[in-house]
Amino acid sequence: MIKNYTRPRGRPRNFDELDALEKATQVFWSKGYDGVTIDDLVAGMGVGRPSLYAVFGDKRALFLRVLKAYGEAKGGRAAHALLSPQSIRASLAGFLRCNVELATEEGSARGCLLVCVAPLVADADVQQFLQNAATGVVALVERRFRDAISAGELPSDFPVAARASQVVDLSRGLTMRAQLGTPRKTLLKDADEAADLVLLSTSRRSSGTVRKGRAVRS
Amino acid sequence: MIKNYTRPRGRPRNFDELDALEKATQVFWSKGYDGVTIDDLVAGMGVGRPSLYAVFGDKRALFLRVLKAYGEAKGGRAAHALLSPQSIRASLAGFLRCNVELATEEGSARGCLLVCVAPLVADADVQQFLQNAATGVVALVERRFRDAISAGELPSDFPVAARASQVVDLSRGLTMRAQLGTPRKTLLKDADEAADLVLLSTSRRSSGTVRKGRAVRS
DNA sequence: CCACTTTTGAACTGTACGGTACCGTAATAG
DNA sequence: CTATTACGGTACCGTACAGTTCAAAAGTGG
Repeated sequence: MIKNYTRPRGRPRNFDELDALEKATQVFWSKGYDGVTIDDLVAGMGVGRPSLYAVFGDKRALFLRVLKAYGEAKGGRAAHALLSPQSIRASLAGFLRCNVELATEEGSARGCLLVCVAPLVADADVQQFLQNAATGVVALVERRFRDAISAGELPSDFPVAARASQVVDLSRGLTMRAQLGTPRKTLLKDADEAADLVLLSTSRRSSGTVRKGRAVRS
Repeated sequence: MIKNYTRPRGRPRNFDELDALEKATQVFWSKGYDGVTIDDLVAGMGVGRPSLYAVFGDKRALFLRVLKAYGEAKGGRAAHALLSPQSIRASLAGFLRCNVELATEEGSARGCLLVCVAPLVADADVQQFLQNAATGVVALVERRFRDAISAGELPSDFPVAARASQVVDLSRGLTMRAQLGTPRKTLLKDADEAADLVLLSTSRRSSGTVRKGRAVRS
């Protein structure tokens, strides 16, 4: 037997649905949402127009599927980088570097679909998805910080919530610079520096303190 | 006397050019670039269609004018907040809070034209403008840091360049969250915390296992 | 009041787009 | 081999859009 599964009747598709979805991602990613026409998608996905409508629905529905798949992929990589068993410094740097790498991939559009493209889509479902994704990422980073506190890597008074959202803000900034063309090498260095920054001690400030013990209080 | 200047011949315009430009800003800001039609602009600006083409050229030219005007306005506010004579902490917080306020203005679209809309415009001139604007802002923050070093507010080994780009990254993150609907109050608090963060001393770390500089063995 | 200049509003034109119907084709079931 | 089912490519339709044309309106100079 060639097949155990009852293969569906009729002529089989000659395109892979997930592959087409990935190609659609590239199209949206490089041209934005409003800038994309159905013909762009047809050309980029290698799927006939009627098939596109039959399988994926209209542009909005397709974009939502793309967004969901992309979000899961990126979220998975981010979670993997963040939660793998290593020091908090390495986890954070890995998380940020992972974002940079995704945003500066060769052969792919620069930036990030979730950061650079989706926020402009005037659609309630898209907005909701983005909000959920954002809170999810922040929660993930917070959790990593708490683990680090439990492990004694961070002081117990480490400002978990504030630093978590700062990490995500910095990540967004890195991604946007990637979109504007900042080279990967620079961004990777900046990712490391960002990881250093958010792990700085809260007990001392540069401001108001001067070397050699001379203090200038503000 | 109604006029000292020789009023130009012909039928006078019944719209103010700068006012129309500002209204155009709102239109682009709220709908994105590709999402905007000429009819949207005609309706939003209160200018007849032929007048729009005659005075501003096509959509691309209009957008470039809008971008330039917006950039100067925002850059001016940012520079004012940053360079007014106060402590480095207050300057930074003012700069970030200024961005937040601009991004959460009532009656205006959320976010920022330069951060949320313009990066998606596939136009070489727009991209160039954005790059110049970005490097300009970073340079401004760097300059403020150097002034603070001269004033003894910061140690002489303060990593000026790194922190400057981090400030801008954090600012972008705040702006993007504004676009997604995070309330102004939250963002203002986060702006203050961001200012605190970038002024933390580089000499000590929170991490108990990690010492100054690089790396824990990984 | 008349010639001249410039802007305005409405109507017009060609094109590009979204979405669908049609028909030939590829594969399976009996 | 025939019937059935589903896909793929083309052509099609109605709409929305960008950009222009044209006459009327609103001013100035004489």
